[in-house]
Amino acid sequence: MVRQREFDEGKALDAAMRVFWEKGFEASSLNDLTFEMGIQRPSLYAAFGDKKQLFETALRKYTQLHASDIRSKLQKGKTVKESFRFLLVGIVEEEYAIGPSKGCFCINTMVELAPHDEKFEILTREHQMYLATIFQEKIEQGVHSGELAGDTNIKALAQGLVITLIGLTVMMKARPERSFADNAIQMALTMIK
Amino acid sequence: MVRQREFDEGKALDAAMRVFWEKGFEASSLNDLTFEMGIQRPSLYAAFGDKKQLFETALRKYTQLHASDIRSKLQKGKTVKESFRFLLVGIVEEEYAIGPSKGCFCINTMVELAPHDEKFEILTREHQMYLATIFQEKIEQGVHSGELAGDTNIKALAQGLVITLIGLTVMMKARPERSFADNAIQMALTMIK
DNA sequence: AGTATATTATACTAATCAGTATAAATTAAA
DNA sequence: TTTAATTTATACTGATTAGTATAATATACT
Repeated sequence: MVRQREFDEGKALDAAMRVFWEKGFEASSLNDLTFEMGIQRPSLYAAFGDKKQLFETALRKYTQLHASDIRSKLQKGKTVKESFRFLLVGIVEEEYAIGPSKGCFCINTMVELAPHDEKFEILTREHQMYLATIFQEKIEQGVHSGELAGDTNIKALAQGLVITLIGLTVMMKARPERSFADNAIQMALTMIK
Repeated sequence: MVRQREFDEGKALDAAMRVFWEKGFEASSLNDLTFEMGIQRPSLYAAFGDKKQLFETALRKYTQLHASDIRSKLQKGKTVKESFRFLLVGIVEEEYAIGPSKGCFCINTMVELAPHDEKFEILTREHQMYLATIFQEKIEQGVHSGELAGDTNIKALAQGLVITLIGLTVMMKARPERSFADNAIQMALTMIK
């Protein structure tokens, strides 16, 4: 055995993730990918398979990072309600920050590929359901601590908040006035009581 | 002057709208378009300009149809709350009906093009804002009739419901269990009181 | 009927696409 | 140092892309 791989597979995958995240599957060319990944075409195929396999690998990495990101962001509030407020406001502020927003790679994929490719329908659905369970755990904390009403429909509330998160993320791509996002968040938080 | 156009421009545009709606901008080829529109390539360019201009024309037509569709669907309930329930449940049921769902052409465009093309950022934002004003009018009816609380933040509620509509529409592309959608709708409707 | 004009259909362009064959370069083991 | 194995880089493939030039066709007006 000889000649170790010259490039860092993890970093190359991160670069591919960013390209697909920003441009989507169709609009990302192999030239875009190899350029950003800093590797040649045959190296890409040897390490990651074809374009769609690379996309899937990149998306799977994204969903893992995204889930843990959501998890940690939900720890930032003193109360459950405040935690969700921080999470949603954070989405909005990221989008108004410098540069064009990429939104959420998983949501982008739900729109572009899920309707035409069952594999991505399943992968994206399962990620959203996983986010719902993360939300659910947080809400349970609030119910047990007495912050939230004992008759709270925990699962329904979690799923409702996932829909809010998706809707807000997509709406931000059209860069609405700040008040639009703030109002929507304010109303969504009234679901928590 | 001579030789009238052989094809119906309106029907050709409808066909183009369906293609772009289903596949998005990048994944729709001129062969797809001319085939579905039933016209030849030069006829398309003569009548609608290039691919992007055709896309924009198709999207503008869609937003008009969509707005009036939403308007009429909001008339179906006895109360304001019931009207919004019907609207949201209708979205869900359309997606579970036969065939793969296309979702909303405008939302698809928000995800695919708005972040990279200011024209579509504006066009899609304005459509969502227009939907919010339609919602607002409906909510005002409820406040005036006494169905809804007098201190209802009408604009915020309307914008919150737009976010719910977007989130639900996108989530349906991943075909979640029916209960997911139903729960989310149930929670969203608690914003109306 | 003849002519001018607009719309068709065919066929082409140059560029780009995803994917691969080939060969040079590199390195660990013998 | 030689050999074998693996990854590089270059260059190519055939297909497809958006867009257009050309020529045939059809029609309203003179």
